[in-house]
Amino acid sequence: MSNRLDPSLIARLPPFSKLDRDQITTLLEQATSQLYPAETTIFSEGQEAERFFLLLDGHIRVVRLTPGGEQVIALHIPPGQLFGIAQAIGRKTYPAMAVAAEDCIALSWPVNLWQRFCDDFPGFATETYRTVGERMGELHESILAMATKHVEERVACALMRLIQQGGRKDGNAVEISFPVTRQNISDMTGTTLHTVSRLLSAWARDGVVESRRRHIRILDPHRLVLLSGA
DNA sequence: TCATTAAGTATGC
DNA sequence: GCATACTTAATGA
Repeated sequence: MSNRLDPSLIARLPPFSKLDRDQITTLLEQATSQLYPAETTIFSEGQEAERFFLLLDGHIRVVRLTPGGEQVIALHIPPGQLFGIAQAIGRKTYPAMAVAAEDCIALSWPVNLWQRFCDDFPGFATETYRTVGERMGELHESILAMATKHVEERVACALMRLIQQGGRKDGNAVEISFPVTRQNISDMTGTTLHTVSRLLSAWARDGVVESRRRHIRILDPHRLVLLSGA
């Protein structure tokens, strides 16, 4: 695959921002670029971690399955971030499933390059550990919310997490820049799509949100914060 | 305060 | 026109 990728694609991204032109070129030469259509599973939980990924465009859902076969959405990965980085947490298998929430473009490298990236590229290791730390914080937040908050507050929190990582500002309003269904939100919050639907309808009547199919816009972010019980 | 059931409308390939 | 997304009401834990 002699794919010619533009260095400017990744030069500004945190894991690579401290690298010079040559280093970035080397890095891109070893990468595979691929399109993952919406709803594609990129890798599954427990699968041998053969590659690690950098998301260039789109959003990824990180999903875990319960023993009962129900899915729980742990978090979302925004463009510009690494994912599938089992090595960073000392694992040889992926800890969760990664699904393309919309059409996604990602670079990937074989795992045997991971250590070399850490050794050779200044800032790569520290930046990846920073994002790992951030994701842990996010997980802790939702665990706490699950344990202590009522459904309405949890759904409001979930919306806030969505706009935090996939929000596109539009004046006072913020809209979630990738497709989200009520089922998705219920999978984030441990409730049913019916409850999510009722809440969104009620909030729409109050002018807090506005939603089309697979598309949500928050008209009044401040009131959402209040609803989240924060 | 919620899940569940059930029965409906809307939307988009 | 069929599957998928979404809405709403009723019932009961």
